[in-house]
Amino acid sequence: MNSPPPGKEKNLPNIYLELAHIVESQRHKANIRIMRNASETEILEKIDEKTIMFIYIGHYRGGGGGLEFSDGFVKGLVGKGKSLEFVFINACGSAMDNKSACQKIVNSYETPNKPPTTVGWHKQDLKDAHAKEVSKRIFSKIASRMNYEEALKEVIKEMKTEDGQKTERLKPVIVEIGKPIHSCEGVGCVCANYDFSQPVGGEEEISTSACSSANATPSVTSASKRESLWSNDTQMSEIESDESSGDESSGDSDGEKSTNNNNEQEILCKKLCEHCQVWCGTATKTCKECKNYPFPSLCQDTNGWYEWEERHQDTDSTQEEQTQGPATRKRDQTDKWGYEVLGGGKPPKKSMTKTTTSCNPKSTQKVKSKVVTKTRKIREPSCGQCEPCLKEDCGKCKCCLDMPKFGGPGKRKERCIHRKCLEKIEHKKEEKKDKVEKC
DNA sequence: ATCTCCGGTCTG
DNA sequence: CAGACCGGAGAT
Ligand SMILES: [Zn+2]
Ligand SMILES: [Zn+2]
Repeated sequence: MNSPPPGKEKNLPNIYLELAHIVESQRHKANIRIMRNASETEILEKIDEKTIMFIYIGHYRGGGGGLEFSDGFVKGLVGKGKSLEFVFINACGSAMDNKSACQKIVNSYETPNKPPTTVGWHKQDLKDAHAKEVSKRIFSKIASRMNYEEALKEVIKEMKTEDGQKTERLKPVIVEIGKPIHSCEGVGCVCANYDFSQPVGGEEEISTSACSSANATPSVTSASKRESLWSNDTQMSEIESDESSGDESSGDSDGEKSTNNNNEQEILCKKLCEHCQVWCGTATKTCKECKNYPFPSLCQDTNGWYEWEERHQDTDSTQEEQTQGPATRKRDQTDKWGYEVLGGGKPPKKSMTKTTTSCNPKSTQKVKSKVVTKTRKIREPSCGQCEPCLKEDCGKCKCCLDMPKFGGPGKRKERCIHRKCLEKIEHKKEEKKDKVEKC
């Protein structure tokens, strides 16, 4: 409750940085609404057919005002958010299994409707700093005009792979790949459920190297675990003023952007919350005049809602912009990437279809008729660290003997029974217990 | 492309 | 339910 008054903070808390990236990513596309510590009901009130993106940042279930992602909420989100293209539930365990938020959302789409690109986390004890880093990378790629899928895959690719299993668990989980589009109109809804009352610069803070340290604050930053996880150089936590790829042909005239391409694109937007009026500067840089970051620290009056709208001026004004419309602005009205209900089209990866009529998978004839789509459980890789995981194939057990490398027919396709991961077994047990408990 | 092996489904 | 089977995800 004792947050510094708006206008006082020099240090941008991480959560704001993350939000800043989100906003930046949509500069030419959606308008952004940011909600803070909202309940499911409050969020639903803000979701409508113009909502193309839903981002949740914070806890998932339990503690600290985390969202529950109750069935009702999910149903509402899917029902009201008819135009959703991208959903990112940036919360621990949000994409762990079929009961997790992401899967629930994806599974709530009935067949003719295609779920949005949906991403979350398998890992349950995710470090905030890591989640933010990933988020920032994703959105900065989106800002550089990648579509959602590309951005996600690109970020995942950037994570080192050498460390095998370990890194695997730190990757965001793409639960669904939706349409490869990026509308230029719509509203992105962002809900951050966080303890915003922490001192600025607090949180566990990613160690943002040099920057920001201006007026310090304790900000102890757990610098210890520096070992970067990212294959390409440093963490990017602080915002690069523009994208590495840089493209952004100079011709891209923006409203009133200053010509100096260096450091000078501040003041793109002045309007924000009409009550607190603190928004100024770009989303990622302090305002030249007041030295604030664009996100005000609090707004009691609007229940935490900030809106940034009317940014693209397609509606009127002399149109010059469609000359070389950016690649992202196509919306394919033929809608032809969608998958058929079992006809020619290929169903999207990650989802399997299941006939409701007699199940006879062996039979060649495809059963026409209604199908239910359902996401497959996310593959949980073995931990690679427990004792069995570290063993070699014994060469004697049923599974080993089945393996081609031991001269077997390869029918079982299973791991050596002496190498079954203990951690996974544990998880499985828990899952089972859960299920029993549930009913 | 090939290889490993997860996790869903079927069978007994 | 356990075990066999196997599509196919994910790593390489
Ligand atoms: Zn074995
Ligand atoms: Zn293991």
